[in-house]
Amino acid sequence: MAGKQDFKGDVVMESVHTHEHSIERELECVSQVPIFQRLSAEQMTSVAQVTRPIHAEKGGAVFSTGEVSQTLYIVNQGQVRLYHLAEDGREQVLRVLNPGDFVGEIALFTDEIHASYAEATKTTELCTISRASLTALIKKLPPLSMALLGALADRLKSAERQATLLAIPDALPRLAGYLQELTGHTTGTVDLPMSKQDLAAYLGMTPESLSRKLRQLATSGIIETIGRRQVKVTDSIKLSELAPS
Amino acid sequence: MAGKQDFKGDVVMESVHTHEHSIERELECVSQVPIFQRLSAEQMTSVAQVTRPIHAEKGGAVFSTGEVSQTLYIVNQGQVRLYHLAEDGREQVLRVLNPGDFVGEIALFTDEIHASYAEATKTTELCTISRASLTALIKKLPPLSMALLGALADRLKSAERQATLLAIPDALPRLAGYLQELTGHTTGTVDLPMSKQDLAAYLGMTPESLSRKLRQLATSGIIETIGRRQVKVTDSIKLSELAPS
DNA sequence: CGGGCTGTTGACTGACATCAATTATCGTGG
DNA sequence: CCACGATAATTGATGTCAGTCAACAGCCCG
Repeated sequence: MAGKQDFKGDVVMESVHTHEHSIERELECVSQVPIFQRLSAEQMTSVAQVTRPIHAEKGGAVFSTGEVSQTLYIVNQGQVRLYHLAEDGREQVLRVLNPGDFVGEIALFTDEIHASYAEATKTTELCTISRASLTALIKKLPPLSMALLGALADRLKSAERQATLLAIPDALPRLAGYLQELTGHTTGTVDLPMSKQDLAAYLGMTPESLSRKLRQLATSGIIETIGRRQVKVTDSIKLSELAPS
Repeated sequence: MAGKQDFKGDVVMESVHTHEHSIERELECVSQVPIFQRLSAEQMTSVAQVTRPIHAEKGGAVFSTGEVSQTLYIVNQGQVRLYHLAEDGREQVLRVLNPGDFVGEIALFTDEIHASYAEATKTTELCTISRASLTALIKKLPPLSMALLGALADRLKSAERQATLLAIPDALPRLAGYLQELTGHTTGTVDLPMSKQDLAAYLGMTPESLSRKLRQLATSGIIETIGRRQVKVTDSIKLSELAPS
């Protein structure tokens, strides 16, 4: 966890600077992001004008706990890991941001301090939009607010799903439920979105338990673990029997 | 869990009916709801015109699993309990809706089937808005989309907080964290939003464990339990020492 | 090729679930 | 308004699953 990314310096120049050539990079960023996908070319341009791209190297911090943020961060390329630091030093992974995912939406509506760290797990490109700019955009572009609402609703759904999973006291159905969701209830190979120790924390168990439970599923002929970051579900029926509801 | 509320029959008449007198009840409903609070009188009226009030008696169902919904439900008075039914018959409480809270936002953006039951825990008044009406409203009223986004962001925040709590393996800090949040980090008496057995499920433990942990907190002089549904926090400092981060 | 980090495996322990029985509380009807 | 019954909540005894500590193996990196 290196020192936090020093991109603040540039922010001073703000969005007064609207020459065409300087917009190029921003436009690329905007056009990649699902939230903006439905917008017309000119609408995208107006989004791009208030967008600011930032870059984070692997292991670099995008932001840290305690920072007040009025900024929406959207991942363009790479991956960002959001986590808490418990007082015992353990890291609780909240979420992993892949391209198209975003964070900071809460800060956009209620002044609040980041309660988590955001760290790039690989070289990452992000777009940022300030609160003021976003509220202005929403007023101008109704389709944008629909897209944002849809994205938030999706996030909410998955957060509630995670909470439901975590409420299960036994580790095996908890893991089964997670895998089920990950594979979309069918057989096939999927990449794990994070390392196994992070996944263990995410699922509310220790790395040791996760390892044992994965082994248990493997010896039952339900899954196969391929390499370090892939799992192949071979028997989705048995998996769903282990999973809740 | 009685038979589901039969309000579908009336829905046929839709929002073509716009006589002033029929709007009265709808307006009362709309004006109570925080999401609409910031709107002007005339904006509220246009909301009220697409709103449909429904009523549920204590124990009555607002909706059930499997129903396809394109409707947003907003609680005006009373209380609604959202829960899953696990295959072992136990009820997992997802959330409790108090006046101003709403549910159904996911269905508004992605066609989807209710995965939960909604049951009134007391005599309850709700407003409903159909998907079509809401999308139309959002286009017309930017402040509404801001309010909705804000409300969704709040919900998201609390869902993520619940997930973080549930990831804690030990029952005591989990309970402490919950109580802390419930009381707003100060001392004082609070009503539990649900029965203790529901609360136990919500916190991912058994009723027995919850009872024991509450007793432990009580004998440590941190809380007092009053009656069946109230807890008084007497030492918020000790409580926060037990709670995480 | 070597070092460190990630992941695995094993033995042990403790906390929570489970099962069973008792007590408290609330709502209801007499 | 009180007594009763039903349900909720508590308490106790016991078993078990998962956490802890420790050592080892495997992969990726330099």
